[in-house]
Amino acid sequence: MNLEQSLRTEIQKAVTALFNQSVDQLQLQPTNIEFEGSHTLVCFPLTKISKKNPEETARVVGEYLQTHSGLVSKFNVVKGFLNLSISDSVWVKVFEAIYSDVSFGIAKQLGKEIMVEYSSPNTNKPLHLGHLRNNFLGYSVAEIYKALGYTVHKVQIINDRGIHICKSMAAWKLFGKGETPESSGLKGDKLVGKYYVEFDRAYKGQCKELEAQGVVKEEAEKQAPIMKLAVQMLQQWEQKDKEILTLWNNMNGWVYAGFDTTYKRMGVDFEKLYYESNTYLLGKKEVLRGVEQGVFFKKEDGSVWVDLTTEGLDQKVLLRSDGTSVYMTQDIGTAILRFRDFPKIEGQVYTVGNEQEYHFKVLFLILGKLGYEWAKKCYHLSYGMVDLPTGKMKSREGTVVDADELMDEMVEEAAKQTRELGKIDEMTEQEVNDLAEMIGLGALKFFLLKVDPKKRMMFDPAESIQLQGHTGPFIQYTHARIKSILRKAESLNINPEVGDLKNLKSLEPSEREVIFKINQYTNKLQEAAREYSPAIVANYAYELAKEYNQFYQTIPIFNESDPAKLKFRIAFSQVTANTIQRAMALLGIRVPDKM
RNA sequence: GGCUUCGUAGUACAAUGGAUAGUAUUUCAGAUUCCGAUUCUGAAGAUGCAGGUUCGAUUCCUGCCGAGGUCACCA
Repeated sequence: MNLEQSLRTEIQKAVTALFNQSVDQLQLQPTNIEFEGSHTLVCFPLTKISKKNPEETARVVGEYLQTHSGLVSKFNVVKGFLNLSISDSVWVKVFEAIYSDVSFGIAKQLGKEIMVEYSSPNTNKPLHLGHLRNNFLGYSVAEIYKALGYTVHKVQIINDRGIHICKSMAAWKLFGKGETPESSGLKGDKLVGKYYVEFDRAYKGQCKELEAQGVVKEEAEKQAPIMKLAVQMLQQWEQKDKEILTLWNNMNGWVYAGFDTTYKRMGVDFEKLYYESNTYLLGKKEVLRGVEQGVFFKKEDGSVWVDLTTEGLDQKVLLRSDGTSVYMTQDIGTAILRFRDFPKIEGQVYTVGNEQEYHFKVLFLILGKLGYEWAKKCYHLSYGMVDLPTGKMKSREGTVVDADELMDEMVEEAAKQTRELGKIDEMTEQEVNDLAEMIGLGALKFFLLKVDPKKRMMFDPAESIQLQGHTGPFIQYTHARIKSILRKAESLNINPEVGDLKNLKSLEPSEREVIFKINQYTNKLQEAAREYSPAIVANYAYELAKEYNQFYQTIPIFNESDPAKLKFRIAFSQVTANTIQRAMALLGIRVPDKM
């Protein structure tokens, strides 16, 4: 049963009966803690049809509901707010419905498909803190849609082409002495990153040298031998030079292997990878088609442009005068290719930082101009930067937080605290390690996901590894504690069944609160999907755990002599643990049975 | 400068136009013969400034102040 829905219907009936008019919008909200009741009807908007003041309106609606509705047991009026108490028997029914539904929170397949793109890093640098937010967000949004019954395709685009990878290649060729991940023991992405840095250093030195010889800056930047080598390599790559292609394949292969290790640890996955080197040609073709159809135009120098001034934007270049493609070109190709590969998807979600908002606005407009209806269903899941207490992350200042290192630190700290406080006596070394991994990554993911994606956020490493308070481990701990209760119940042969709930007559306030929360789960999921915001799920899981802890603290479960109550509390604890586990799984966070 | 996002306790985050603005952390004061104290209870502490719309504004509108982002034949 859907309590919310039923209550709305009853209120509608009351309003119609009392005021001879129906109302389409009812403002129903959770009751503030300081007042009695669980649901509150805001009565100010009703005064228009009730022709009474807000308080009087609330009073008559309340009285009507109390006598005519089986749902409402009590009410009180504060100013224009009608606070309703739902009878315990109704709460028990709500719980019963959830308890007997083995697939609670798991929607039926809708037959709808969407695509979620996330990660999509550059191949010349290792993953950092910003990528963590990206990956966790994209993964979580995909999981949330899955939970609502969508078929979700997780993909990413790999920028494997272009001058940036050639820079690493040039430096490796000059200074690498044949170094490989195997020979150096370095992760592939770290190794390639090292040579990217190496390139930068050598390049700067050469520029300085040239400038000292009297070459002007702009000229020096072009003349520097290592840059010339990189540019030459790019040209050779485009001419499909065999040696260059081999080197390119090798170095990219190292990066991918390194990334795979990191993805695995993050717990994220992809159904299909798209490579820029495979999509930019399609993009080019589409742009030329656009010229033929007159939606784009060519300038005298041969460059191709789109005019978006009527849309309030400006003109954007789509092909350079030499005919080569730009970033936008390949994004056009990639989008189209994806809809060809997965014709049933109704839209795509692009998980990309907010510095590219303008880019995506333009991209979607262009796709629309090319006649693709689905352009309207493309969404840029734009998220804010992650700042450090010291300010922005800047590679130049060496303040970039490496993803692998951060995960190591989090897990290490979790291991330390687990050894101090954990109930790990009976665990094997392997189990303790797995637990630390679960807690460390849980802390990290929760920290990054609890904030509204759209907002810029602060990441304080010292604070993030705190395992108390508004954190993932707090929720994990609550789950472990419930599991402990369930183990005890089992050992005492307390096995509740749905039928047992019939004998339950009344509830404690803290029990009502928890049922109220559990009952919100589906709504929260829908809200999270609509807003593309895992933060809603994260905060929900936290609130649920908090409510349960209050119950836990005030009610000693096994002291209960009434078997109906005892069985209910075990069932109720089971459902809470399951709901916590499900919600956390949507965030990519595992929860332990013991910790 | 144009466009755009954001300013909430010391700090970090919440709040479909609704009540005395929630939570965490910090500080202080409490709770364990009882199921796991990484827990719970209590206290202290905030909407940048000035207007407007509204019965009601953290939320919508305008201006100002402050902080980001973006405006490449870069990605």
